[in-house]
Amino acid sequence: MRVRFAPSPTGHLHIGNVRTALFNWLLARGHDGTLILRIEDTDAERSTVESETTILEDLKWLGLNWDEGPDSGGPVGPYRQSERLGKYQSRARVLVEQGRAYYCFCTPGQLEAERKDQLANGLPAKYSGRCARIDPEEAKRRVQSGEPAAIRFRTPENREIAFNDLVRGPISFHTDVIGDHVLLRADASPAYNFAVVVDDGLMGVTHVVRGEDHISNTPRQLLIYEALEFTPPQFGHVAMVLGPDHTRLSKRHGATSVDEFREKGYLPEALLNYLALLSWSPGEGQEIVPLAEMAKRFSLSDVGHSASIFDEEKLSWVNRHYLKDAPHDRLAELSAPYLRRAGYITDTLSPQGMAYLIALMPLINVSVDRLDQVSERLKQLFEYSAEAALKPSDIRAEVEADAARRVIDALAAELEHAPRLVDKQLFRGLAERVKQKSGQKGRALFHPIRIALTGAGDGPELDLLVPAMEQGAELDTSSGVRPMMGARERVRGFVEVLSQTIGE
RNA sequence: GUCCCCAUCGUCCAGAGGCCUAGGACGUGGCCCUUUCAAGGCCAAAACACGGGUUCGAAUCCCGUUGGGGACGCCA
Repeated sequence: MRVRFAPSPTGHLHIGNVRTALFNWLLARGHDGTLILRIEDTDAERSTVESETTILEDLKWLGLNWDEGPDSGGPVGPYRQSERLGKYQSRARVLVEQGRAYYCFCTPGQLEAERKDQLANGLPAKYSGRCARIDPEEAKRRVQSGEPAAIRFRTPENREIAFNDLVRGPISFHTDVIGDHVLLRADASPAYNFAVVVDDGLMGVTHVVRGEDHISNTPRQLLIYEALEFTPPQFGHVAMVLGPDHTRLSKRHGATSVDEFREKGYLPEALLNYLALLSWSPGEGQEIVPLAEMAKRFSLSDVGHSASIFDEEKLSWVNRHYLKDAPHDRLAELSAPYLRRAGYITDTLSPQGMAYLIALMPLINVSVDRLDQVSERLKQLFEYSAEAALKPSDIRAEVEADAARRVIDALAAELEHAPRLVDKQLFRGLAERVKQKSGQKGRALFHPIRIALTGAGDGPELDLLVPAMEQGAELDTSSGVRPMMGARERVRGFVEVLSQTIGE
């Protein structure tokens, strides 16, 4: 089995294309097959090398590896269409000589006008076939005299072209609705339908898995396979991925390209797992299934026929699962850029700084959907000011009440001679003593403590947060972690500000 | 306009003639847990587009209607 993924380097890697890349990957990996990566850059206007580079990087980031491609090479290269022009040109010429194709001298303007006319008159929009009737000898003379000409395929009349689609079953078209399409443009570059056939044929591709939008290209391509005397591959067309408004997923729906999802803090395995779930199910009611396992279960005949809508909420849910299971050192590594952006860490972390970061991960990995939320979740650690904490009137009112004051005074007193509360037990022990001293319990006990320590009414569990701030306070500046206040300093300042203003 | 594809909860999937009083997941609502938020646990509301056939029996098969999507380019 030989399959391929063939992006054109005209922009970022779109999420819909990732899904077809994934299906090809699953198919190849599940059948001991070969995955080919081919760059379809025949449109010189829109193709860029940067775009090719980022597409390759995105695929690597996703973990969708290929066996033959423009970077790694292979037996049937080159793997960039722009480097295969001779192959298309020679074959197109043969087709002209055989009478299966002909030169077309029509101008773009002419064609455009005809098309509009046909559409307006309720006719199928297809090429009129004007140049098909030009005498081949005359056409040859005109071409030799330098007149620009494209080469068009002579679509056979009155035939039924049928194929058995691997995902949707039998599909057929009548050739009457297929126009004579361009094989080679006037500038001698190949048009899509021709280049694909020449390449897939020459590269020995056995299974073509692509988007539903190519379904009507299939009969044209089948005709070319026939003319070129190649054995056609099997085709499988997977349905589209749409936005919530049922239109093609595009920028106005939000993120659509791989790099945007990476930037938002989605894990590659989560993205792929979610994408596989669109129009396919691993079975047994399972949804979170690792890629390797999916490859074992994947089958094109199980892929759904109808378009699916991209739902970022469900993606988030999948991502959370993978975040939960990810090793803390990897999570710390991945979180670092976000924390850096927030100014919480510097460019270089010392080993101690890194160890601290890793120790912070239990605070975020079960409660965050995406990595771009970590700095917000950790904000209370790095940002604290007693003045700011006491600013909101509701907080102020709560904390000025007698019961709350008793809690805070007890807390301050205990903290003064307590060791750093570097672990859960130490904090609990201290909370217990504050409880006895103040006579408060439950929320009445913990809420004032939380406010005094973080300045906020909610946030991560104090059990985890307090040890984290205490450990952080002991770090020296060479660690690369922004200096933060420990519990004692926070409460001391808090009490000071509180008593300063209370008598006024 | 012509051709092609598609049609189960708001969304993603399960269902390949009787197992369906249509199952799971996301989301939504409620309850529980709890030192708050989140996470987690439990419960609930929520769908076979419509109309004809075929059959003892249809979400499942056939036809039509409607709706959605795609293609019709010297883009891919």
